[in-house]
Amino acid sequence: MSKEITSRLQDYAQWYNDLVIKGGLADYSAVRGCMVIKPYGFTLWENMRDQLDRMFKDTGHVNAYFPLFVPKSLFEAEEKNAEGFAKECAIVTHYRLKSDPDNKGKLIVDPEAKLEEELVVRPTSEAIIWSTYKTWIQSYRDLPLLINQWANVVRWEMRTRLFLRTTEFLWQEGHTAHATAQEAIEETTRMLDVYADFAENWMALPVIKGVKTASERFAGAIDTYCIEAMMQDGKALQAGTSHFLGQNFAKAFDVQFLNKENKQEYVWATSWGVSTRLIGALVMAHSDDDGLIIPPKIAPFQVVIVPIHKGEEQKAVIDAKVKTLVQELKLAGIRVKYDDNDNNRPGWKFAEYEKKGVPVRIAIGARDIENNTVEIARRDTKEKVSVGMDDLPLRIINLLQQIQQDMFDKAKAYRDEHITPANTWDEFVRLLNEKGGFISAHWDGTDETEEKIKEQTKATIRCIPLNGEAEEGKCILTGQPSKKRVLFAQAY
RNA sequence: CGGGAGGUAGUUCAGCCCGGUAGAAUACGUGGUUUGGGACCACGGGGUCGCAGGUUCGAAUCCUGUCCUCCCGACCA
Repeated sequence: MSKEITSRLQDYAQWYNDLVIKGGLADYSAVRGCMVIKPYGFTLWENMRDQLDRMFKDTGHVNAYFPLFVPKSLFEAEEKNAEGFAKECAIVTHYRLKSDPDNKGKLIVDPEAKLEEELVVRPTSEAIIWSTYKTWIQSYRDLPLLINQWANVVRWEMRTRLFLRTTEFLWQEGHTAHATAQEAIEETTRMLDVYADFAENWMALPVIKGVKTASERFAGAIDTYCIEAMMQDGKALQAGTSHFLGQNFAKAFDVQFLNKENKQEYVWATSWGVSTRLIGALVMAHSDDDGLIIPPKIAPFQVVIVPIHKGEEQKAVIDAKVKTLVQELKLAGIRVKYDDNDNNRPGWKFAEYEKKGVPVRIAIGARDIENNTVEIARRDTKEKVSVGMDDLPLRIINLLQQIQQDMFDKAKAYRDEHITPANTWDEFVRLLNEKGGFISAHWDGTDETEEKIKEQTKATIRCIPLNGEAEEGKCILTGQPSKKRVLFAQAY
């Protein structure tokens, strides 16, 4: 048991905070609701970002960058979108400070420097991007337009949590324009598939693909598709969204193209995004009371090597051996760190790297040199084995793959155990209180019922699963007929 | 915005009630002994006690004001 980390059982929220802070991912900052992403956390993000970026490019997208600021008049053009985000916008009203005449050394906002038109700090970029697309799109030959941007956005949330909900966060947002609704819908689901692929195969995070109900839909979208993940406390977390925007933004920004028949048509749009929130999902899905557990494919370090030696002579022998090993491992494409820092003893390092979630630890001491072995320890299972040094890279590659797979299987088993059908209201309430997780239940399809259920249980409809089968049933609350089960859960 | 906790060394905190030379642990630096699960000894550097007023011979401590952060809830990715 770690000396520093609160156990999940004792205080789940504190456990999460401890992991983020003490695992070295991020720090609180001087700015309310904003965090500093530390190098270890940022390397993790870079690894995730780089892989997602490859996947976007493999599906035909290119990157661009649009401004941080959105003139208010553009922001309000798409009414629903503007309304949805209005109450969480930061707004720039002035462009200059000046010395405070009454308070030496202090600055005040210069009232002379008020902007003619306020600038909204983007909470999302549809407005600025679609105002630009208007000038880029004339003909069906300009379509599809498949653009992604990596950016920061600001949403002035009332309550923030490290990674899960910060005032400023990093994300990517894809914004595409298409000639037909069909194409746009295909794009929407294609990107949902990319997200699910990434979550499952890179983050070892099993997700459920689904579509949001009207009340949970992105402001300005026709349909919002999502991937939903399950955390260890039985609460759901939305890990990514892909929106079919119809012609809403094209109409708001008057983006038309000439089709093959020489007729003007509004273009069809999608947008899709994932954010640094994924890191929160990763932390909460996999880690334990000793610290983070990071899946090998995206771990900043996949392997850490710790030397154990008595005296400088032994150290020199170990150093020489490790130097070769590191070279071999790097050549095999493994991200490896050799920690020969003399300040800390091996035991301290073991605990430290467990806290940081490094998937594999290799310990090498005099005993190993003598026997031509190393000790390999897995972070996820804590298993330790002593193995021969020969073929180490291959062995490590296989082990990393195994860990990646085992982490996914474990998370999936947990997730699957926490999808429970409920057929009566009593059962529904009892499951939510006693077990948590996703509750699969019938719903009559109305906003009112959804809202009532939320008021009474705090559970919301996370999604209507895409793979759900048609089934006649009765709404859990109203008894009205329903044709398909939906997934309820309390969510982050 | 409501409720709670808090701001003193890099970090975690004690000291405040009852005013009188700013402390501990840990981290850091140097030297030495160590190293198979969070080592130890010696010496050393480091703090305008969140900020601004006030009371007082004297304020980290008492009073007033103010700023900020974290946690819980309502809002949300």
